Amino acid sequence: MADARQAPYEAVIMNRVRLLVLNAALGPLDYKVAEGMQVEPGSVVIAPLGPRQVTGIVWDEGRLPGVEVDASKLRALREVVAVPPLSKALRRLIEWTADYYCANLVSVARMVLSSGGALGGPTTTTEYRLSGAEPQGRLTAQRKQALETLGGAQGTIRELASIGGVSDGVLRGMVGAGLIETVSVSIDRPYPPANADFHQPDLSADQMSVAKALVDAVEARKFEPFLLDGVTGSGKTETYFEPVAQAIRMGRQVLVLLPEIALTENFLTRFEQRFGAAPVQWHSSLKSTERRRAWRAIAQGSAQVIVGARSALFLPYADLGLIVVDEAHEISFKQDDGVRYNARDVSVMRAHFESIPVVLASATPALESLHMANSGTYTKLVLPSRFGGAQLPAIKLVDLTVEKPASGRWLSAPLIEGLESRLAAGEQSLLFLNRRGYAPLTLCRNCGHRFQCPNCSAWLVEHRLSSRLACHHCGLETAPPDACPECGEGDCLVACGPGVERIADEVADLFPDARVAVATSDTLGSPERAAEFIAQAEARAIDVIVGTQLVTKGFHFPELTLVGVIDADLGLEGGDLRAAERTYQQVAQVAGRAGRGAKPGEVLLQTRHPDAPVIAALADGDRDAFYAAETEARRDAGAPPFGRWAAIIISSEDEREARAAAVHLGDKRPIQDDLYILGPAPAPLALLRNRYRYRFLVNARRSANLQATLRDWVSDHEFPPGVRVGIDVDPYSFV
DNA sequence: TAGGACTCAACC
DNA sequence: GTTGAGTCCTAT
Repeated sequence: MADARQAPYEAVIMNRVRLLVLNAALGPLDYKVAEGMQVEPGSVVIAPLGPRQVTGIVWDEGRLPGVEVDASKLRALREVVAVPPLSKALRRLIEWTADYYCANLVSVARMVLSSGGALGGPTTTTEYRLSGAEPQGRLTAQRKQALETLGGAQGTIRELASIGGVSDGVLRGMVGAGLIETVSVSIDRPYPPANADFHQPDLSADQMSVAKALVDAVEARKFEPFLLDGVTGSGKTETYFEPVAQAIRMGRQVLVLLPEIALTENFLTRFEQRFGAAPVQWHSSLKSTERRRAWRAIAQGSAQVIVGARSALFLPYADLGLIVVDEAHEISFKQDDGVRYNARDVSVMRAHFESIPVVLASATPALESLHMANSGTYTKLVLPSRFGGAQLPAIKLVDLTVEKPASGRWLSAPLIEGLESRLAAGEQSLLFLNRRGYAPLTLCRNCGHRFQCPNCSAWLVEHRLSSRLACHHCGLETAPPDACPECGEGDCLVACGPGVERIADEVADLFPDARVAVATSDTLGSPERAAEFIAQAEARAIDVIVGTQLVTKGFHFPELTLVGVIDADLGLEGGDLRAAERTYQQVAQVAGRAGRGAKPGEVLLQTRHPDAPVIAALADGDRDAFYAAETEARRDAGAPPFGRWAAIIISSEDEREARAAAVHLGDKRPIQDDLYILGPAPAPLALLRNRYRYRFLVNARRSANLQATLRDWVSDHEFPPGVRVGIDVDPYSFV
């Protein structure tokens, strides 16, 4: 059947339809179509359900399971929602995602529509601006300031407050006094257009040849996956902007997926320089009116380039011409709650269904991606050198068993010397430690009591900047107690181990005049604060940045010449199957922050295992050796890309109920030659958010039909109401 | 005997 | 998921 989008004039007569009803427990239900109502597969409709109304999507005939209900029982659809029908490509993507990740079709379809009431809600929003009225009587200083600074600005109260440098209370008072007037604005007002030829970039020969291959692929309008493998600082972004420009010229849409949308200041700036306008942003912290505006512009085709976090992948693009996944190796593309999908892999499938090219860009590609490129499934494009002749930094190991930091300290002598010389030269340094807070464990010096989260099997992490003890798993926060809850001894808390705040303290202690900034999700949580941090760093108002994995991504500080990795071994603990790869990627990425300008960079890697293969490969700068060794390890373990993993998590608030359900499921495990099932065992995080968790790990050969087997196994059994069973295909988190 | 707490099946 | 019907029980 032809997609309605390609044949808009062909009337689709359907008098009976099967709906995907957006209620997780319901799924497919049949309805009749009222006389004169126009629906087609993909139409979003409102249907009566008992005494209620529900939203549903008209699905293709014969593609949803269910028994044929007698025509006399059918009720008529109530109305068709005024949004474009979901395209055939998107419907196939929804089906594929649900099937591959063993997820509920409805949950996947929800990700397309759940955009904060994109379907209904008001079509206008209220903005504010100066009314121009003469102030009556005496003006307060704040009101005077607002009148002087706001000029012709128009926006929400909060936006105006930040422009005017006054509180929103002042502005609300001015609304009451008639000094500020309200304006009703349509939320569907268009986004400023991106101009493909706004600024012609200056590309190297390597960049130009890569760009040409990608531009050609966009023009060809067919599916082609690319791995853009370019070292840190090689100018990947500028290179993939060329196919983006081509898609804009062709009037098609582009999706750029980024791992952390809150930290995309640098990307937005570069985008605006190249295209003369900001892209349309999509992420979870969009306000509901902005979300609705973006959703409609995307569905109706007026949004040209959309930059978003993984959830942007399921939006109903009217005419997608290209997908770019930047930093494609990042594990944050894997969603770990709800539908557990990997946006990197689903991107490739979306490109397949849309018949368009997809670019996975990374300096440290995932082994799976590299394998696909080497086997010819993906087209590999390489940017082997840094842009503008900058050199990759040298990586030196500091053996912590030899260069022991002082007791209660974590900086070794060589690292301290490195910091000292950078401070003397007026250059910047970056210290990397992937641990938020002050210390990962707090205990009582008197009785040894360890502060643990009551809801999770995890320590509470001390955060001194906010004076809180926090659980990083469930979000619980408490004030640190004055006395030990176990033995009652006062003032007895001891911090164990380092976090970034503690490292920052150590630096401040060693170099009292140094300007130290902590960069974590706690301190740079919002786009505004991230932008402020970047501005300060660029203005050289910061000497030493102490940060978590957040700082490994995308930052470009030309004056940064030293990177210190506090504990290169940290990621190797815990037995995660991707531990070595993740360590390699993190260190290589953070090392890539050094020496991006004219001055060469240096990287010091503190480690207790200088001979570990990952560490040695990093020190030698021998990426190929690392990938080769890791490939063999994966082959031996039957791990991806040679085999596949899945996890099944059984959880309940009742420990015995969870265990009983897990044991029962274990008794009925499928026996197959190409499937190995480990468990059930208590999950590494045996208690999470007050739920006890048991886990199976399933390792499958490529020949196994993993998903079908798992679905049959799990759906064969009735679980008590309090028990939740979740399947995680291709898991990244092994907790 | 009215009303609350609870279970359960249907919803097309 | 939500709803209404049905059941059982208790307070008057």
